[in-house]
Amino acid sequence: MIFLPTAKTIKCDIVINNIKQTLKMKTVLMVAEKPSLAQSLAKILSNGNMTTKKGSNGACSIHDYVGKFNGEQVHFKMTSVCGHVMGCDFPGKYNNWDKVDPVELFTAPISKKEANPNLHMPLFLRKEATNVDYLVLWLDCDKEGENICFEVVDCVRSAMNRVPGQQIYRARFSAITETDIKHAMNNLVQPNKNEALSVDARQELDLRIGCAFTRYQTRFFQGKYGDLDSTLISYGPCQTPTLGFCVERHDKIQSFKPEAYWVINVQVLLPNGKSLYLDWERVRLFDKEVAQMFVNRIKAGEGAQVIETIQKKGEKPKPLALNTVEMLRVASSGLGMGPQHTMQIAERLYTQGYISYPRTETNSYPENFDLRGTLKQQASHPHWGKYVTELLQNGIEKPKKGHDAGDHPPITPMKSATEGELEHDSWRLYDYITRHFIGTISPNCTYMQTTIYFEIGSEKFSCTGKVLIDPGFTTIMPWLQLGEDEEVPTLKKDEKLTVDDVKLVEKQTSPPDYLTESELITLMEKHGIGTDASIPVHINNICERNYVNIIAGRKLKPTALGIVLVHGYQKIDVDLVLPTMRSAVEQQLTLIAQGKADFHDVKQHAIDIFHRKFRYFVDCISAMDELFEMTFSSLADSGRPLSRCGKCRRYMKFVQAKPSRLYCCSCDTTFSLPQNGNIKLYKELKCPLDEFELVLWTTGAKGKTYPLCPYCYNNPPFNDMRKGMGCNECTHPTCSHSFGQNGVSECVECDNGVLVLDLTSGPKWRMACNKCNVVIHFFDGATKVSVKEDSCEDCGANVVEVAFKEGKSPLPEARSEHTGCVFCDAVFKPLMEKHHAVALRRSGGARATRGGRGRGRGRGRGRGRGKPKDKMAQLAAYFV
DNA sequence: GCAAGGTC
Repeated sequence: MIFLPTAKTIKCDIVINNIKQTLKMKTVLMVAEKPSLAQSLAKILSNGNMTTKKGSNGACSIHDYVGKFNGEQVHFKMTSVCGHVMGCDFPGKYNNWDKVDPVELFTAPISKKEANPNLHMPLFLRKEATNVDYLVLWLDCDKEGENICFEVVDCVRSAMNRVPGQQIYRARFSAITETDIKHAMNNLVQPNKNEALSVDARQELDLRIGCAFTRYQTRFFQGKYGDLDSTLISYGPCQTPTLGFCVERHDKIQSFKPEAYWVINVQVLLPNGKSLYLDWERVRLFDKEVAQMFVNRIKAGEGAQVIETIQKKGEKPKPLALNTVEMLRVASSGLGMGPQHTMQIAERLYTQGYISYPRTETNSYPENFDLRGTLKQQASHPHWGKYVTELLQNGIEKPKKGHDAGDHPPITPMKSATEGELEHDSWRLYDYITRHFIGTISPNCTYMQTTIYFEIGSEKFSCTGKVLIDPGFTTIMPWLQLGEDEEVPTLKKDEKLTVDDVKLVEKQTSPPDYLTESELITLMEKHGIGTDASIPVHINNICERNYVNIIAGRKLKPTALGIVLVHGYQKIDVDLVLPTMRSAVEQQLTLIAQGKADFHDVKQHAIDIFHRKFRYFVDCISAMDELFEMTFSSLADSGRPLSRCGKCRRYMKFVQAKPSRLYCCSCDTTFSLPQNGNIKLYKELKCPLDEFELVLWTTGAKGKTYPLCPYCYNNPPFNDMRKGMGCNECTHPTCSHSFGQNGVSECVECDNGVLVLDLTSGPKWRMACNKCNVVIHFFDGATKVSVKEDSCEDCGANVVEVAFKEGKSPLPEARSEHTGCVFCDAVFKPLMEKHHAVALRRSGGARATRGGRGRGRGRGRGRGRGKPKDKMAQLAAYFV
């Protein structure tokens, strides 16, 4: 999207440029980590006197104002990035799973690429940095932010003006408050290269380790089993320990052996004739004989004697201010909403201005936070307005002091909203966030707790009751209310009561339940697995990969696949699944950040360790495979016969479980298929190239359907054709579709061949011969190329139509469309380029290939020739 | 087609 300057922004630009010209003002570019922060910072630093315009990339804004910098009047431009500008990946050739051994990924080069190509962030930054004299980096003050600082510097440095002295500065702030931000502006420092490097190291490690293990185990297990039900058997330093937690609980449940224990139920008779149940001080015993002995003692005793009554005031404390992780926990356990879903909703509420920034670790309000103002906005709310008004009248309570991570203030409502104006789940989350906020500045809940202690035959018993004094915050957070008042009788010290009933009751210990999502979040946070922003992603990953299922009550139950994976790691190398592994690596990285260790040394050391671990894992994979064998069916035992193999002519099996594929048992070969659709046999037709029976792929929603050859789909017959490419109907480059619709002419290179337009080859359009492998490239960059029914009067070839975007056309006079013959047309000819052959056009002219093109042509001529040189040459034999 | 980390 391109944002055109409005009258206001143009006016503002003119004004600023005029001022700058008159005063020869210098310009300071300032960059924050996200657009929302750029706005907050600019508002504070300009004291509200700024003008705002949209950036050229459509995502970021630029806030302009005039102020003092290093004692001189300057023009400030505050803008932002959107998180990381760059990401890292392997160069293209390493991304071919067929050609690269995963172990190479530990030594393969790594290159930087744009994190989000749609945002054109480097271009945007360079543009904004042009003619700028100084740069001030306002990235978040953590290691990632420090890393982004250098990404920004790399983009802008060459575009900036050259002025003497220091040009690049870093602002260090710990809260988004006026005091802190202005202090940071007046005390600029330098970006910390070591912290940035520690992130570079982490990125590289995660990439190498994650990709190597994921590719290896995906290939290994998918090549053997037909019912894994997951397209990807991924491994990751965060997702795998996350799965580990879920399987650990599963193992506890499985290995749990119920144990019998005994409790003594005692009932005494009160003076008013009612009965009172007492709790035994020993709670329970695992030895029946000993428990029976106590029962006998109690029975032999002379009734129950009151030892003492203790009354004390109890408090249930109000909650801490809300941060992301706590919000995710409560949303999961209280609202039944998954973390990913919750974050999506929270982000929408934030962009609509209903709540503050939802990604924060901080659960303590900054000193100057306007608690009353925020509360006042809720004073006339239909659900809690009355409570809020009373709270404002009685005076708000001081909130509890939590942890200030220096990122963003806690999550609070920003304006009042009613149930009607929000969607169902948005309302439920807003309702919770607002009630939580009100709760944090409400009084604690107080109650009176009375405990009466008894002695019966030397055994001690008690009875406890709670009576509410002030519900405090639980009025607004009713799900945290105390239970019903439990009155206890008034009894005097030494008073004696008759023992009404003594029973020995046998019970059994019960197993723990599956981990709740909320408990998992707590465990991840405790072990430093992921961050507030990435925890939902990791949980989502292990669900999507079919390692765990979410069951009732948002509990995580591992699947057979999840269980064998974790047990397999435990057998081969337990480090691979231990949560401590991540923190151990983080510790090493911290040494880089602190400047105590060399970046290359630490990084290489960690890579070497995981390189060795990887090789050991590969050597020992049979140990994990033993578990897979016990749990899953081999490919040979999976699926149902569907279509015939072109090599052995036997039926191949269609394996439906993800990823669906065809498997030939006798050739022991797997053929992948397009996913997310239905596959059935296609009219028992055979591929002309390889005799494999064609299958028909149909997708549900739009009802798209096309036939394909299982062999050609996996082994593209053209040298430079990508896997899965071909005719847009059936992915087969020389199928009957192509002949019917896209045959252009007889081949210019060989006898009997037909040049076929490859409809998927745009924007580098090409034709290819279905026989001799000649490939003709033409019209680089055309938006559309199609074959018409008309034929050229000179040579008989079909007429081709081509279209270019306006301004991108290489056609004469920059026409955007042209129709003509690719062989005879003076316009087309210069735009063609041929591979694998010398002559552009066969002498004697080519004939048009009309109706039933190719099908009957060459019948008999191809037969009896010598052994075909390559696959393409086999066409003559099959086109009969 | 792969990781984890930012963010939209």
